[in-house]
Amino acid sequence: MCEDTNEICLCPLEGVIDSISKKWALLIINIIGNKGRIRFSDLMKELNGISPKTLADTLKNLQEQQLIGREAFSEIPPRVEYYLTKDGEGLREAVIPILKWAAKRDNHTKEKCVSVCKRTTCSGKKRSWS
Amino acid sequence: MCEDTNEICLCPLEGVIDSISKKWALLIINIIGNKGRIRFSDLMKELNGISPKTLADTLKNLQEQQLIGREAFSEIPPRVEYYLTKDGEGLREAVIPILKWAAKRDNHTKEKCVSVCKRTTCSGKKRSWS
DNA sequence: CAGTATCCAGCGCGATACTG
DNA sequence: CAGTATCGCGCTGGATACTG
Repeated sequence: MCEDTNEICLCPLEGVIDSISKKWALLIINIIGNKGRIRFSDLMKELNGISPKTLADTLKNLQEQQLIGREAFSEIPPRVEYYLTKDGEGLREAVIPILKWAAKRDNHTKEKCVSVCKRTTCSGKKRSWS
Repeated sequence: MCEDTNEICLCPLEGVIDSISKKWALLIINIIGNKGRIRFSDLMKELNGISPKTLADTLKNLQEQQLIGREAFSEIPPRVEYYLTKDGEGLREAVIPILKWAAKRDNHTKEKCVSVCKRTTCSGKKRSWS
């Protein structure tokens, strides 16, 4: 980290903030990370309440930043799959400490998390951070 | 983390995003952390380009979230000092991995960081993340 | 010095309808 | 299915001037 000081420079962050500050970006990164590969419509379902425009915009953004990849299959009906790039995986991991911090701070109880998760990311049999 | 799954739930993040997504919030957290205690006008100088309104708004926000504290001295001219709370310190630490990730990703060279930092956070003798 | 008061521009984001 | 096209609102944050 720092050699002769305990100061931390946040200048790298100036660039990243734009990525992580978007309302859905981190959620999307994480969902894709959880699923490995996922289609547009499935993302829509997981992200309760997102509009197609917003999702499309965000995905495009994340692609430009090389955080996710896109593979389209020439079928009818069309199929497209999204996945994390190496960088995307890295981001996902780097976010975990903030998650832990936030969870701890909220006194995030199992109940709370479950109820929240039910309507968003973690519905179904598999849950985490409970 | 997760017990029987490698999935990561981001639901705690839904609440935190509001904090970390503000353009200046993280920078402010970090500067205060670096300095220990700092005054309004000095923050203005460190945060190159921020307007007094924006700074005041952000500080108020961070106080409400208990991330920073404020101490006012009844002097003339008035003096006010800001400092990190325990929670603020925690956030600062939790952000470091993202920093590392971002720095690495940018191929953040010593030169780059120095030049960027000169006009913002890390001016002067002490630098970090170079 | 440490803010407040105004005013205003830009963009993120949602809702809805439509298309290859 | 996987988006695009439109429209519009609210909030963030910048510029500037003023105050206890």
